[in-house]
Amino acid sequence: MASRANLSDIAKALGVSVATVSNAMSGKGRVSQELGRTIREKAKELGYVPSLAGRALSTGRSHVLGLVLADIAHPLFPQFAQAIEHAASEAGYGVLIGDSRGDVEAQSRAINRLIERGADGIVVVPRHGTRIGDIGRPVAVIDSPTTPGNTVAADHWNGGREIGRHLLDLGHRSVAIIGLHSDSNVQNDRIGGIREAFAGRGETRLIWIGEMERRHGAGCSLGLVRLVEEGVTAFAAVSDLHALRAITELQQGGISIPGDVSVTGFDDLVWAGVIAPSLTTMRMDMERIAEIAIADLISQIEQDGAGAVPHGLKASQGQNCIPMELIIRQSSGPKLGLPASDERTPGLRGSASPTVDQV
Amino acid sequence: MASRANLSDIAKALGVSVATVSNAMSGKGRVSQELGRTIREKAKELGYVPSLAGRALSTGRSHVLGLVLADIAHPLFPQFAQAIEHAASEAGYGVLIGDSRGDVEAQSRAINRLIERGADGIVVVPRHGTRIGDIGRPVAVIDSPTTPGNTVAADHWNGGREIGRHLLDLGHRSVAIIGLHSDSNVQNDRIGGIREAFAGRGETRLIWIGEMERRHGAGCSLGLVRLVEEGVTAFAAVSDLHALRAITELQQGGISIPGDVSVTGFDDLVWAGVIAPSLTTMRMDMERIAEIAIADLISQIEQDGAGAVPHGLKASQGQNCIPMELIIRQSSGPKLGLPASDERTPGLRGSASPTVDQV
DNA sequence: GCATATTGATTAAACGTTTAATCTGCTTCT
DNA sequence: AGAAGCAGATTAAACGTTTAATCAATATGC
Repeated sequence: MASRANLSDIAKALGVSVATVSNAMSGKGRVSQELGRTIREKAKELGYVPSLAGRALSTGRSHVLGLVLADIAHPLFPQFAQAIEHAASEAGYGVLIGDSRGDVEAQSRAINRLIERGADGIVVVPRHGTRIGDIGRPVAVIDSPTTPGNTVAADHWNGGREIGRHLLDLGHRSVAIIGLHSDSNVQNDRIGGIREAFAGRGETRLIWIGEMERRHGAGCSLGLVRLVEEGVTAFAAVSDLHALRAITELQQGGISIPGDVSVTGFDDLVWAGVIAPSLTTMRMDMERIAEIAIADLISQIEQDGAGAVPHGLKASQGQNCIPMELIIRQSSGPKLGLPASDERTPGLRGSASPTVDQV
Repeated sequence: MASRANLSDIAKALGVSVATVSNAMSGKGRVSQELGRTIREKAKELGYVPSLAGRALSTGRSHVLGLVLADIAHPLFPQFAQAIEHAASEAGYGVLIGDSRGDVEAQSRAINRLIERGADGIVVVPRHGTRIGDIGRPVAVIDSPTTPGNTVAADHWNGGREIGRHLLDLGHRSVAIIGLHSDSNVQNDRIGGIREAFAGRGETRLIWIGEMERRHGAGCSLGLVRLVEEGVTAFAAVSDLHALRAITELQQGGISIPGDVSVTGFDDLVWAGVIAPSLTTMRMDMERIAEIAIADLISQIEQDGAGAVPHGLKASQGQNCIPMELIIRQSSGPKLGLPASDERTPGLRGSASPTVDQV
């Protein structure tokens, strides 16, 4: 097996020209049924695998996409990477990863590296507070639906609203929302949704972990026990990561979950189902998000040159806001002292069709 | 800006041949200092970026490596990906990701896809219980030092021993080790190390989560409170994931950590530092592991063809076992009822130089 | 002063694919 | 029967790089 068979090997073996073989394989030119079959058989026999490099050089398309996450170390990265890789692979594309190590300015460097490597397009999940400028090549941005230039994203706002409704449903009237950075579009959407649900029905207060840590050091106590004493009965974190922090801090403080207070998260990270109590959370439909992002990217790539569509206007406008799914587990329960199914907020149930894990 | 400048653009602009430009850029052939500088200046001026496709076609090297993790959704994946990407990028390589969705058989399919995509070599973190056969191209396997064919890995065994010593140091004499699958080399190494440390100094018992879940369903209680009643004072999980499960289950059961019992993990996952209590754990030196894996891979790639080194025997034999680092946080403390610094196991301290997080 | 290295450059082929343009027989129409 | 059309193939150029082989001119050795 001297390296790999190529088109000309097949051509030589059959006494035809390379062009004919190429046409037969791609089904593009004019080749007789008969000869076409013969060629494809021979190709399989010789174990022919097209050279991506040759094709790339000839067509100017590498059939490789770049994936840039602001911070590759983010616990959500695996889900993203898996979904994107799958969608891209289905479409015949490979996925090259780029890392910016959380650094704002390194983000664009990472993007550039990928472009220099020949990526036909880039999927970006930008760092909070940054925007992606024109990089001269197709981009799909996954941030939040309210972000200008966003391609596709989960409906974080509605997700927040469903979490809010879920807690209201359980009788909670005072919730503390836990966020990290106030410049994250995603977090602000989620928070906005929760607040909208609570508007006129209960009170919300807001905790920014980032700010607290700047004052009291990383890993500091969030003072949640104190909040419980002040009457807060539910904590809605904008990420499972913060929900986890809340749960452990509360448990350590002797507060029972969901007996005394409820805690909810966002994202359904891998461990959400196995902690005690397992975490009620809101899950993005990564598969669909990835599919749409990739589809958009590919349509941009293929139009490119011919269509001359201005990069600002996206093809698949409108269907870019993907519903989230409420996953009810053990960490959320009826407000303390509430009769089993009483005082529920009427008319709110039913908008979501939540998944309930068996325990 | 009509697409991108290439070698012949530069050549034309300067009235020299493409070959000379190529030589000047790569510093390989014979070019005068003078002309070399001129060419490089012109290249910069025109914003020249070499075409990887052209180069790949000519040299037969894509300068792309594949990264295959058994399960891309594993929480350790971000760390791996980040480290590998960094090391590869430093060496001038891009990283293509492949996913096998945890499926055993899909693992080899993923590897093949990457090879067909032209990856010059593959980094594999195999699924527990699988081995990587000869795939006809350079591979670096990151599993455990005791795995045959392994290229580089953390010293899981010694890591286990240090965890064991740490717990012994704190006065614990009865530890429950928590693992997931009994066919994981990594886990078995870690467990072996812990047991070695405890041999003759205390008793260990073993819990396989995988087995329990097969019997009682996913997310079931591990019955840890019961073990505490039986006299276990410390839990050593072989992954932070399981440590987290243990901590929350114990906390929910009203057991104080580290007051009543200690809990330790492995891997230092992102959230290990921010839960309450923060988690004492053992960290791999991903940077070094990645560096060595990449270096090994590249040396294989470059020897290939010339050296004709049998793929089984690795170049960098010996230095492939990277020490782990003990990170002492809040979740481990002296055994209940033990005077502050008494009854410590003598002669054990000092073998490790642990990092202690400030709180 | 003539053969020989050495330096600095050029030429040309090669990598594997795609694709527009061309060529050769055949069929079909008038 | 001659022109036109068409199916089925081939030719040849192009993509951008690398690299072995070659060549001209200058420096070195005796």
